[in-house]
Amino acid sequence: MSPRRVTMADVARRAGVSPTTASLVLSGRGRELRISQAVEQRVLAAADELEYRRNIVSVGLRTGTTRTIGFVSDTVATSRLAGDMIKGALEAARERGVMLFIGETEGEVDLERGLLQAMHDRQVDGIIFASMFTRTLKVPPALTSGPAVLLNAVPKPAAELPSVVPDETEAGRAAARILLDAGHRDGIHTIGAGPRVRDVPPGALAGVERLDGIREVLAQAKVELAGGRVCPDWLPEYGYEATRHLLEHERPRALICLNDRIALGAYQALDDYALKVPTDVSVVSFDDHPIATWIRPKLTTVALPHYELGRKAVDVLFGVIERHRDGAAAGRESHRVSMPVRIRESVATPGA
Amino acid sequence: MSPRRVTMADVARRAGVSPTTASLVLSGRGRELRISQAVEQRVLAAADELEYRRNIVSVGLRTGTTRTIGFVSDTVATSRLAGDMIKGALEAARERGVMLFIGETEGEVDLERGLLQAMHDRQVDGIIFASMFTRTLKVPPALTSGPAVLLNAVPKPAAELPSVVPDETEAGRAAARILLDAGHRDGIHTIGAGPRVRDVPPGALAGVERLDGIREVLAQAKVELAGGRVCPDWLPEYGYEATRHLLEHERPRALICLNDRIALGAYQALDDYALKVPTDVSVVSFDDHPIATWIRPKLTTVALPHYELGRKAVDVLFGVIERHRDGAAAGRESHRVSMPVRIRESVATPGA
DNA sequence: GCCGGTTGCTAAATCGGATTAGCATCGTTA
DNA sequence: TAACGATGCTAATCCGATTTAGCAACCGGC
Repeated sequence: MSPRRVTMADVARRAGVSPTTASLVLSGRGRELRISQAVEQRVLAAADELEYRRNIVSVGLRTGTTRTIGFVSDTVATSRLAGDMIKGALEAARERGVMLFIGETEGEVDLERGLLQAMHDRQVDGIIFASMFTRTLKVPPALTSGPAVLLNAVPKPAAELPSVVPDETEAGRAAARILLDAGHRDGIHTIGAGPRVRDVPPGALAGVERLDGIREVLAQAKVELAGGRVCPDWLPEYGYEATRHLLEHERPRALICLNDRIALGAYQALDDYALKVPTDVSVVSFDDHPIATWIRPKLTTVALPHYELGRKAVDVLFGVIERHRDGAAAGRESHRVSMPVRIRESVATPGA
Repeated sequence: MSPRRVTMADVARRAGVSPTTASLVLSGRGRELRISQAVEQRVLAAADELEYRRNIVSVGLRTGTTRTIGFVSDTVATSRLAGDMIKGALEAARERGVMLFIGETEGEVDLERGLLQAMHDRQVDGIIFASMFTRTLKVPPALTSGPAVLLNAVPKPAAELPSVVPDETEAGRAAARILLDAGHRDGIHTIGAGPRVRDVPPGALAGVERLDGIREVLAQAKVELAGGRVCPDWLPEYGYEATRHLLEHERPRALICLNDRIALGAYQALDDYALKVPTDVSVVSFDDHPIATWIRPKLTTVALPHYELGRKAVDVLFGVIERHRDGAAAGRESHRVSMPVRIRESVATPGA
């Protein structure tokens, strides 16, 4: 069957030294502990010839560090968007020689606790606790027993945990500026939330902050939102209905859709009324979902930087891990990742 | 800081027994090794009070099994489709009390080798090696040193490895039957591949098999494909172009798009020619990408069972692991997972 | 020639469990 | 009553590394 793995003892034997010496050399502490060049070379050569690889399980037992982190989310794996979040985390982890456990809680407390325990049972060095959409969440107790970071979520007041979140407010500002820069002043409607700050689907922190940013920039330019429609969920069908309702009453000049799937619905409704994007109506949106480039005309949108969020979470987590090693506690800093604008074809200067 | 974890020694001390006894009881072998009821209860109670949890790293070192499996793919996280594959694997793993490592190779051999090594260094019990789209692949040597399963891919002849793949041929048959059942006989075109079996984008096993199934069923009904167009890649823009080219020359009655993104492009092209789906042209497709329910009319498609594929891969892997424990080698059986039909609104009986 | 300080390496303990071999104690049986 | 098997538990070893303490050998100085 599969031949036994090469152990450090094998390497030591081959190099004619003690396991201690082999360990010293292979862990790079040979210099420091006065192992001669000659012996060091012999050990290295032996390790090389035998294709020795450290057994991380063993190291984990002895030192307590497994070069492994956990990535727990409510349902990240499912959503294409969040896939990039994992991808970013994965690459940042790889660069540090760390492996990633993943798990989904489906929002169930029992699963959540079980997962966190299972990860701690495997001595993970830290945990990234991610949410699929930006929101405020209650930090599970099992998360506080080791280094951890919140991703795409901020902790309820009680908890002391760093977090990494997209800069949604700035994204809102950017979306509004796109329309202002194109010359829009009137007939600007929001679809998905608004027009008032409290008109958002429940739990959607992103909605609140995007709207905040939008209103801030418009206010500065002395422009007022012509209206807005809340959607119970940010899906194409609701975007479609909201936009149809709007079109029954007025003729907007620009739509700020709260995400791309809503924008898809809006496109369909505009098409029903034979209104052309962007000549008749400009559309800006958020997320940069893949469909943004598939629909025609291609959608101008402010991208959720999922990949960057994932990377950043790993970076921040390693900061926490280091401080933890030194006996320091983690703060509750919130790291904001900026959301890049993707200018495409759905915005134009309003006609006369 | 974080209080030291409770160890078995703590439990033993509290119960007033030796660590050996505690281990016996806690690993469920107390009965078998004649530990009295009374002592068993004491140990169990002590473990309960102290909230003892086994340190899996330690168990892993001693027994060589870590209750952990690896999920390696070329680029799963990126594709929304594959997210469900991970989700299925994740749930099946959870049901068995096993954790999942994930990693992406980006198709690079170096990364791939590094990842597989990193997983073996952590003593994974087995590895699922997944591909984003169904294809034939060369099995990396590092994969053969322990239990492994190919997911959404079949091994090149040389390798002995079980695989789990969607039943693409049957899916092709199903797609053809949908059209036949609706009464279509003439003007059936394929978009993305075909009309001949060898007309497929390179490496796309799915294309070959889908086409195979389509042609088989049509042939049985004595119906011939009116034509087909290959697309260099299965993306909306190519589907759009291929369909436009087709429409320049003929007026098809039904389109079999080789996947949903191509179908999206086809919808757009049909729209350009003011052809209505399904009254003028019926459309069937493959994959059941989320967009299939977003476009209007909703797309009838044969779904890639990603979730089931993920689950199945874990099941098969555990079979291999068990056989491996018993000293048996794994075969190269190919497990086919059936692709369910999603009847929606894009197929109708052809008008006169 | 003895002492103190380097230099270069190794023995042994440790991490947290699993496992094997074995040691008392008790009840039977011849 | 001595031998024997069953019963109930524990000592000791092992998994594969890291780490602490310590041991020889050699060097120079007085």
